[in-house]
Amino acid sequence: MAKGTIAKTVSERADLLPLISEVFRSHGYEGATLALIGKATGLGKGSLYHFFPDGKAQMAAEVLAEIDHWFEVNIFAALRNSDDPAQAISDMTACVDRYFRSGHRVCLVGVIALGASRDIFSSQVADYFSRWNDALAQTLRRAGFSARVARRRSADALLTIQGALVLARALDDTKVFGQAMVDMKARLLAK
Amino acid sequence: MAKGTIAKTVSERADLLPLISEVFRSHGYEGATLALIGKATGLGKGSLYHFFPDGKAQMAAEVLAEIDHWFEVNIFAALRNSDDPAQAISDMTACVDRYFRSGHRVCLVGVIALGASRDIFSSQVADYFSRWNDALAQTLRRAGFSARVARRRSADALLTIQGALVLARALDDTKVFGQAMVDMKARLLAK
DNA sequence: GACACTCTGTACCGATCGGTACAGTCTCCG
DNA sequence: CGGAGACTGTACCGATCGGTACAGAGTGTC
Repeated sequence: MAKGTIAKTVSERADLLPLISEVFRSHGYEGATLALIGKATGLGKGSLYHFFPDGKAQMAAEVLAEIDHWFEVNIFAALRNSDDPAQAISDMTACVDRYFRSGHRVCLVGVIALGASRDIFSSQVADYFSRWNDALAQTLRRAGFSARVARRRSADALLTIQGALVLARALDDTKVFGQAMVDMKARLLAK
Repeated sequence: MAKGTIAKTVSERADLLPLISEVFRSHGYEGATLALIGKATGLGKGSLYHFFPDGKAQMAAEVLAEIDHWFEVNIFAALRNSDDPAQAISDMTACVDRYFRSGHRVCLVGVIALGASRDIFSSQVADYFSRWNDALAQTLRRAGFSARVARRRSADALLTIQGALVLARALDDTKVFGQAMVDMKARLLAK
């Protein structure tokens, strides 16, 4: 370290991931530079590479894993375990709306899926969506729908969330997202 | 030019845009490097900057303008002029399916909307979606729906297309896109 | 107090970034 | 046939990219 500098307080790896996550979210994988990540975390490259020896790719992989874990705990599990399908779906909708801050925040998994970096993270991306899809379809089956209808409706819900995020950002109008969430919930349990 | 090299046949600006478009589509704005664009077009920087003196930003702006124009001519106009709403919507669906190659191809406007480059192109992005939204809502009004319902359904259709592209790519399953187009068409004219 | 180890910023690396300069070759028009 | 101007590749430019090396400072643990 250069003379006269003072070592900062020790950073917690767990505190880093959410900060790094936001950089990937708003700049994409290729647009998220180490300089940007350094600025967001307040850490130099030395510290960053101390925590993530494999660099940017490792950071992205761990951010994706953390997001996956958050959804597993807060959404997928509730979907699988609930014995009240209508309530579970209502809870999921509210949770998703909160997570994406009513459309102000973008889905990192979706962003990666659209970009060239999908090739690197394809299994993580596919896994996230298919586990969500399975859990939601399972809930719909419990609500009495056929396997076929359940899977069609759950895929429709997932794609509605992703599309609503794109359109809300494109039109700079978060009302689009809110309306889409209302419509989605209604469609999931219709008839 | 270096000695011994042979000047290529003159390139047409119009032939360039589709090639450049594909580079932006699959790498995003920040990921699309001049080297990639040069490789895709077979042109050196000299030629590229001859056609687009303002560089990468101009290329992206012109690609967006061309896409906008294509949709204007092939989709929006048909929506506005048709006197058979059901046929117009059916045509739109088929046209969209063809354009996005059943989900194999991604929407550049959507990709830009999600990325950091949205700030540069926000007006072009918003304009594209809101003109589509207006044209589709107009068709629905002609089909007898209230202004309120028409606008809600048209936004739903736009977001369904975008979401279906994201999910199809994430799951690497284009059946998701096809099913979404079927559902979208049915929802647009339901009841 | 001395050693081991973690965490830190920074100087530096080769490669590549977007962009400029320019000389050479083409085509067209007189 | 001779210049004008469009079009071309390439050598460069400074800046920044992701990544490495490393020495200094902090925090233990004997």
